Amino acid sequence: MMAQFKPYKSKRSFEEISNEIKTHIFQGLLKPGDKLPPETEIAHQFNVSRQTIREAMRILEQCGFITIQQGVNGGPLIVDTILNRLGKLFIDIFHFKKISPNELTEARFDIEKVMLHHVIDRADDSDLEGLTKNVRRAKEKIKNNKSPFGENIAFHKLLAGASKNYVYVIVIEAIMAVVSDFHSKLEKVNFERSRKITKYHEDILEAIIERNLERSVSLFEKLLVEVRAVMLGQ
Amino acid sequence: MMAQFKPYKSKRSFEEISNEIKTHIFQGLLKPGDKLPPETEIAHQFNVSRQTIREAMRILEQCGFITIQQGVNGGPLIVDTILNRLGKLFIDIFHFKKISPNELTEARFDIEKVMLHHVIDRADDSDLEGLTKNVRRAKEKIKNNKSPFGENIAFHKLLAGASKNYVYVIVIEAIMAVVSDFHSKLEKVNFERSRKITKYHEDILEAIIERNLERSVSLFEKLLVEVRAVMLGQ
DNA sequence: TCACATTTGTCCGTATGTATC
DNA sequence: AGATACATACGGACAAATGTG
Repeated sequence: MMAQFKPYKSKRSFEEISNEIKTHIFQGLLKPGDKLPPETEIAHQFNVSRQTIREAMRILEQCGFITIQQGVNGGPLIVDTILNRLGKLFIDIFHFKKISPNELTEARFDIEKVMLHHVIDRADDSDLEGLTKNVRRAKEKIKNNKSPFGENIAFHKLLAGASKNYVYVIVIEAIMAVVSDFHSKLEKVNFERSRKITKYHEDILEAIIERNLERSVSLFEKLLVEVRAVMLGQ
Repeated sequence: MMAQFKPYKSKRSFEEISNEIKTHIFQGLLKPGDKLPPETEIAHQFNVSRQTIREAMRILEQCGFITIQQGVNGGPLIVDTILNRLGKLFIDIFHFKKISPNELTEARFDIEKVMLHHVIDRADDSDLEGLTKNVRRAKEKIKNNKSPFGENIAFHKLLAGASKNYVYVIVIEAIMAVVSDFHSKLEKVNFERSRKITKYHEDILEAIIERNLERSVSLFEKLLVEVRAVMLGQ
């Protein structure tokens, strides 16, 4: 049987238009910070109706390439919130597929532990400084009896950056979005556990500064125990 | 300074409507295979205009929750193409962030190697059967002088399934989408390398059946060399 | 503070294309 | 082949938001 050539699906103008604009972004002709003309103007340029443009905007918005503001000087603005969108999609997937906290935690730490190899090899002074500041801020929050949750999440994103492999940045960003979403639905957050987690972060950072892979991985194992408990609401 | 409370952004009806429908899907009130009423009917039910519904549909489409068909008995259909959408978004990210094939390959094999631990532990007969069939199909294609590329990609997705951790399924699905996209833009595919890759897959499968972690990981290292070469267009 | 201009958000009516029966 | 049902697309209108003078 011959290959079936599908009609490339897109007979839909709004799809072609959103793809066109995407291409412009990929080629750097449109950069974050640039403004698109108002809907009516875009519609005029593409010679389509405003409705068609609006549907194209919905797609670009959903991809994280534009935000839209009303009013004078408003209109579509090119932005880079694509990792944000990825996080949202991950959250959707986890809801839809009903993935357990245990699965998430297992895979997360698996991945972070192999990532740690690269961090130990490649973290530079700027990375270490960022991590140090992160831990300091977390400890201050604890002193003030506030939850260091935001900082604890950020710690792992900073680690991903220090791996110098952007794929890890993407994957960890997505996973951490799910972790955050999960936590936001927990009734109580055990403060003592949060304190312990920050303490482990401090120790892990120390091990990284010493370029001590073995110790950092072993500390990660201990961290895993705490995080797993938190994820189970204990 | 007091905390700034943003107006939760969504005063936009199409957003609220798409969220409403999403919630129905998450709660299982709408399942893949179910059909939504036509636009006019949905518009009537929500008491909004058709344009508003159309924009909500664009969002749901982009999330991978619905497809839309024209014609009699057409309309919005609940589907589960969310992993597909994730792959597309990953491809966008890789284009946008201009991530190198080397980064992708490094992280990919890091992750697959730790995943392999779980595969060795947890793969059941059905998994092994699926993998066996996959390798058989790939070898047949090679015999017929066809590229086994599709099967080679599928091999890794099957491995992810055999890890019994759905997080790996998601991550590998996303990564493989990027790999496929990358390959589709390569001019020539070195047939000899494809043959070697399939051969390694066969050996890896054998090692998994023997529950031989060490051997399977070491074979993965060799596979990495071949894949890296392909990714560099060599 | 108060208009005013700009731009998105939303509505209605209508016409056209497309797939199914 | 023709009728039906649905999405796609157009044009015009008004409301709501937002920055400017």
